[in-house]
Amino acid sequence: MLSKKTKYAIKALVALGKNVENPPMQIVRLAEQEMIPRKFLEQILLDLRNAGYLYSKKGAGGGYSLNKNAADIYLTDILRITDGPIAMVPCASIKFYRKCDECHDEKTCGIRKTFIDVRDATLEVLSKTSVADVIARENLDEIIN
Amino acid sequence: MLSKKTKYAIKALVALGKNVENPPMQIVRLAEQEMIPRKFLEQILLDLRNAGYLYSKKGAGGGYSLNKNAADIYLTDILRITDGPIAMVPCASIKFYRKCDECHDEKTCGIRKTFIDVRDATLEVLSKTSVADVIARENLDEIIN
DNA sequence: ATAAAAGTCTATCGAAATAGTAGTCTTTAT
DNA sequence: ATAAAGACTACTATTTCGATAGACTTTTAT
Repeated sequence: MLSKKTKYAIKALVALGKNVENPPMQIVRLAEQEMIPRKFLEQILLDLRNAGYLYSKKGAGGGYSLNKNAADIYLTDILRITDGPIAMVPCASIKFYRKCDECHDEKTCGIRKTFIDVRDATLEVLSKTSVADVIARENLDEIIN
Repeated sequence: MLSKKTKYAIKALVALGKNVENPPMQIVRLAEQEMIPRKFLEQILLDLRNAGYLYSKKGAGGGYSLNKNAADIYLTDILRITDGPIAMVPCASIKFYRKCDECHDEKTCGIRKTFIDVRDATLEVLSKTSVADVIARENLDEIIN
């Protein structure tokens, strides 16, 4: 399961992506609009900002806006910042590899091989879905319904 | 990430699957062989047994064995018993659906749609990989190496 | 009949991770 | 100068996870 932190992060980026016409957006507004606890959101935005995905401006009239094109922010990027590994076992992780404690022989481990396949299947989706894609899917539905 | 419980469950089933020639296998032996805390393993085996995947026999000479063919036990089955949902967000889960607290409109939620795709990609692997497949992959490597 | 070898079941505990809160500091616009 | 914002750090509460404990039941061997 995604942590709430990650879900909030995605929601925030999507909201900021929809708001590109009149930035910046204040934390308080974003928190209210997306039903995210304000102080918690504050920390999350900080992380995303420090990772280079958001631009922030202090003082009156300040707030947050995207620092990259929404089409260039992939869900994998976000997950790795807020949740860490995408793989389901540490020994199958690309960016957060760790040996499994109880593993006898990683080379022949059938579990590892299977979960590398799972990881790749997951990455196939997440590394090709950008914030812009998520927004597009929502707009698509508004037109259909 | 998989819980240790799930990883232990898979390991246990794989070990029991490799042991079909001379069952049953005692918890203590299984625990030692797979480096799993004995009392923790005990609970896990109980769950798998109550779900119908294992057969157990009490008393001297008793122990555990598979209650189904290893080819008929899929990783999805195991994960759902020990970890619950396979989807990364509750609203995308097939067997453990739950509405997301902060969600405004599930019908148009782009995050949900994306994570339904992720779920399907994951299921594509896990619902087609049985305990027998995991064992086969390990044996395959022993031959090659 | 009894002792030993197993699994069964339920309760509990401690540590770590997650979710959220509080408060002080800094920057900027007016 | 002041108000409106974000930056930063520390802390707290809650939940989940991993593990342990112990008393009970069934089965086999002698």
